[in-house]
Order: sequence, then structure tokens, then C-alpha cells
Amino acid sequence: MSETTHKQTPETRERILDAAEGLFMAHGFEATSMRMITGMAHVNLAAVNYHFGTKDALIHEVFRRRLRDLNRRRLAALSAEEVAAGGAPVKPSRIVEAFFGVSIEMASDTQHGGATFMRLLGRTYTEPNEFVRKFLAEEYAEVVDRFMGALYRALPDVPREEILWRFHFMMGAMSYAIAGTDALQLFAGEFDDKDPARLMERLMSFLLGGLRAPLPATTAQHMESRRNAA
Amino acid sequence: MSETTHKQTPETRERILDAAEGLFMAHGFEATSMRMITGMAHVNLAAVNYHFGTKDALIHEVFRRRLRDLNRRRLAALSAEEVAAGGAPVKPSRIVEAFFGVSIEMASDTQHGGATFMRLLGRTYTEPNEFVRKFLAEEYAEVVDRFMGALYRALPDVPREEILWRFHFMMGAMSYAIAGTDALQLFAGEFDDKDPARLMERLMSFLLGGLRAPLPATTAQHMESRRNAA
DNA sequence: GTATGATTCAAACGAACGTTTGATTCAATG
DNA sequence: CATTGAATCAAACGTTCGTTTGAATCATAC
Repeated sequence: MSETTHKQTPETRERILDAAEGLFMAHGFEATSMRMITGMAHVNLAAVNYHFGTKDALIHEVFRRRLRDLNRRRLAALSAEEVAAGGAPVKPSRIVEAFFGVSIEMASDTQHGGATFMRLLGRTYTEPNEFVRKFLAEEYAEVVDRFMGALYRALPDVPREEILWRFHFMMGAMSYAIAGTDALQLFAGEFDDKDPARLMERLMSFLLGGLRAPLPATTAQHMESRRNAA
Repeated sequence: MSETTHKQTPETRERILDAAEGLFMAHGFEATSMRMITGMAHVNLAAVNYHFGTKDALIHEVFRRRLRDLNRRRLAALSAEEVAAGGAPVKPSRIVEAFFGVSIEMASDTQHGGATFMRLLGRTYTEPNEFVRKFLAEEYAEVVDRFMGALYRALPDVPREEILWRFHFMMGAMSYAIAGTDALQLFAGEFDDKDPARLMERLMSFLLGGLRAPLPATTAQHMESRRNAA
């Protein structure tokens, strides 16, 4: 054999996953062919089907590999806040920071592909593909439960629907923040501030500003009439 | 001929555009085939190529058809605010309302496909496909110029980069708001509040809260040192 | 009513897709 | 050193894709 003595098995899987991750991010799932993936990974065309079964299973694994760690760190961050609060409800801003801080942290990791993955993840929340959204929901189930529960406890007077929507809005802002310059170039041709620390600052200011904004008039009215009835 | 005496030309184009719009929204561009489009539109397979040339040209026309009107209304709304302000800078909140208000207005129009299109548009801002983003940038060029200029004038002390980012975040929040329940179901299985008026309220509160949030520490420091130097 | 240009139609085109196959090569076991 | 199971390889599979073709059908003008 001329090079790399092909046959250190574990490396093939990783190379495929890395290549697929980058190509999915750059071109989307459908526009990325098996031949593109195996070509970039320098493996045989049949390797994907051998190691993962189907293309869909590969997509699944690309997400599972990173999402497991991402959500484990999110839960750990929330747990740490809950311990620090000692029984009392965690402040909303700390909850938001726990969730989105980990996101941006991972998005800042350009060494191990974290940045690539987060950009892929950001645009996948709105992915039309049914089966992608299905397992995304599964992977998020526990995290959603924990964080929503914490927010409900922290804001007992705010309607849960309102909290859900605001969290949804925050997810959108974060996705665009991480997807980054791609969509921003729509608005400004020249634009290259990529310092992740400053991005984190910027995004957090915006998110907390939105979270703390006065409730819309209609919602406030509903709460008022409810309070009077009680 | 049995039905509809096939040959009222203008209707064929519209039927294709409407079908394509809905299918692109539901499945994405690549996953939507010409056969799906022509099947749903009840026209011959070759009709798309005859009327539009290629699939890409069809995609382009799907956007151009609605975007023209959308951005014309945005510019009109901003002009009205500028007239009302009579030479003085328009308040930031009014600028934001002019831009995003028109978006939600169109997203609320379930009669003429406006809602379908806005959901499609929301997820297209982050579209990987190069040529889609290209003509999106072209269609937006004038609107971006006008609105960014207005914001710069309204907030002369805020760094332009900061304004750009916050507008970017707002776009993300709006996209998720309009893409709506799709991504929200990720977080809450049962969820069906679709009243567009309340959504508009909710989103505006959030956006203005984020826009008015205190600047991040680093940015504030930069401004401080600049002020001292002057 | 016949000529004309626009539109629709059924059928086919080559290209690219995801996947499968069967032989071959590797590392490890007895 | 022969055997075994895992991994890689080149080649092909059938399907679907976007697009093209040439004949058929329409509305209109002379």
C-alpha cells in the first residue's frame, strides 16, 4: 500500500462524518451527494452504506454525534445554576445564558468542527424534511422539558404560551447569529467581524432585552382580567 | 374538450407558481420535483420549461412575484414615517415597525398565499443554494439601503456594526415567528395559537426589547474611549 | 376555411442519484 | 500458515431527475 495503509477502521467513520457535516452545511442535505461525501473523505463510495446503512442514517448520525454532547452541557449548565440558586427559582437571565451560552461556546470552537455543526444545526431547525425534524425533536425532548420548567418556575406570572414564543424568537435570533455572515451579507456586502466573544455579548444583550420586554397589550389585558376575577 | 377547455394561457403560469410556492415551502427546492409541481398544478410536465425555461428560473419567479410587492410596501411604510417625522430622524421603533409590520401583515394573508410565501421566504434567508441567495440580495438591495440609512440616522451614537447585528437578530426572530409552529413543535407538542394579530404584538414587543437593550460592555467601552479621545 | 403562432401533450433523452453486489484485501486468531 | 470476519474496492443496479422533442390542439387573423 502506498499511503496510510488503509484499514484503521475507526478513522473512516470519522472522516465520513466530518466531510458530510461540512458539505451538508455548505449545500444542504439533498444537494450533497454520496459521491461528494466519499470524494471529500477519500473513501470508497460504498463506505457510507457499509458503515451507516443509508444516507438518512448518516444524516442522523452527523447530528447525534454532536447533539448528545451539546445538550449534555446545556443540562449541566442549568443544573449548576439550580444548585447555585439553592431551591429558589433560577433567574431568567441565567437560564437563557445557560442555554444559549453553551450554543455560542460550541459555535466558537473552530478546531473540532463545532462551528460548522452549529451553523448546520441553525438552519436545520427550519428544515422541511420530516424525518430530520423528527429525531431533532427526540434529541431535544429532555432539554426542552428542563429549561421550560425552569422558566415557568422563574416567571410564574407570565403565561406559558408567552414564554414559549419568546424562547422561540430567541432561537431564531441565535440561529441567524450563528449562521452568521451568510445571511448578513444580504444586508451588507463587506462584513467580517467574526470575534465569537463579541458575538456572544451582542447576542446576549439582544436576547435578554427581548426576554425582559414588556408583555404585549393583549396578553397583559388577559392577565389583568384573570387577576380581577380571582 | 371535457373540462376547462384547456387554453386560457395566463392561468397556467399562475397555477404553476402557486403549486411551486406551496411545495417549495413544504419540502424545499431540491426535494420538490417538476413532476410534483406539474402534477399539483394539473398541467403538462413540459409546461414549466415552456413558460419559465428551467427549474431555477421558476424558483426565481416564485420569489420575484411576491417580493416586488412586499418590498414596495416596506418602502412606502418607511416613506410615510419619514414624511410624518418632517425632516427629523424617524424613531427606531417606527422604523422596525415599518419593516417587520409589513412582513407580518403579508404573513397574515392566508387568502392570497401570502402566508405560504412568507414561511418560504423565512427559511430561504439561510438557504445554502448560492443562486437563490444571489437574487435575494438583489431584490433586497434598495430596501436595505433605505432602512439601514434610516436606522443610522436615528441612532447616530450606536456603532453601525451593532445596528447591523441587531437587525440581523431581528430577522432571525421574525423568520422563526413566521415559520411558526413548525419549529415550535420542537419545543411543545400541542401548540395552536395562530392568531396573527397577537403574533404581531408578541414579536414586536420582543424585537423592540432587543433593539433597546443596553449595548454590550465591550461595545460601550469602545464608544467611551472614543468619546474621551475626542 | 385556411394559415399562423402560441400552447399543450405523450414520450423519450442522458445524467445523476442512492444503493447493492461480489471479489479482494486487510488484521487478527488458532 | 491457514482461516475467518471485517473492511475496501470497482462496477453495476434500477430509479428518478430536469430537460428536450415533435406532433397535436387551440385561438386568432386574413
